[in-house]
Amino acid sequence: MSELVENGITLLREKGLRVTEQRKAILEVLASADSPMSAEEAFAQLPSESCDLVTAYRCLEQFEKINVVQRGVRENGTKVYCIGHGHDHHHHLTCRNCGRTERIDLCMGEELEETAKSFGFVEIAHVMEVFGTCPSCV
Amino acid sequence: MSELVENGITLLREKGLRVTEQRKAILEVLASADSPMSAEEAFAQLPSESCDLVTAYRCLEQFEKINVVQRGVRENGTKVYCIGHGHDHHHHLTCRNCGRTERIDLCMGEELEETAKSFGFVEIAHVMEVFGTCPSCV
DNA sequence: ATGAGTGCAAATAGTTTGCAAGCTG
DNA sequence: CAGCTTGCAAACTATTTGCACTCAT
Repeated sequence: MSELVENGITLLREKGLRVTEQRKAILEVLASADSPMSAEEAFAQLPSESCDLVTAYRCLEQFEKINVVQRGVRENGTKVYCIGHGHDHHHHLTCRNCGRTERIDLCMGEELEETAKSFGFVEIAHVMEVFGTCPSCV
Repeated sequence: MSELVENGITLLREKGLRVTEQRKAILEVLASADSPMSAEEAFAQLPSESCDLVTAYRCLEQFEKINVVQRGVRENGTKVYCIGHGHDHHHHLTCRNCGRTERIDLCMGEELEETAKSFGFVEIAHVMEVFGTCPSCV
């Protein structure tokens, strides 16, 4: 079991959430993925019938609340999740044709936080996704 | 009629798209809004029955293609549009409770473009939305 | 007049909710 | 064994599509 999964499980325990087979399976899928995936995509990768699609949605929602996963949005509005958030905040560059994804470490989180706070806003979060057409799809 | 609307109309003509009452009405609504709005929200602001909701969706899609409007995504995935893009690229800070919106001029578009190009990607676009809880909603 | 644009109905995609039954701590 | 979780069905929200009709150019 990958370290990412173990960290996730630990966090679940710490937050008083239960560790079920379904949750472990979903964490495994996220851990082995190399790009953010939607609830449906994660579900599709699960060992046959590990759990219901609805459960996948519910688990991802919980995971996000306790920061086990980070949530993003695709160009079309679909929500996507990737494991390992925490101190590893980053973004993605996605090919709008084939879906190929590259990690981007650029982030202006601090500046945004500062600006938002100057407006009196708190609990700042941001979503950023970069899209383009990759070399193989041009 | 606001300048923003006139610009939009001009662009429609230039691109060979037709200028209809519905399109003008939608542009008017966008021009009078002070924050990005979804297709449904724009539709709700239209003078009673100016057009169908489907038409609003279709027009906004066209507007985006010719850059008359800029598209963003809400935290929940809803697509939102605001007029006046062009050389006026910017982002928004939105209160996740009351929807209050502030304009943010921070943007790392160039760095993103550069990074994306180093991966061989072209036609780079990005979506960024900042969320928080505003002073009145804390 | 001709094809872009529109309205209406219906289909989709993605996600959420209600409720009874099951499993974790 | 209490109540968090799950599964199944069904509701929902946001958006898209098919098709005949209309209107801008």
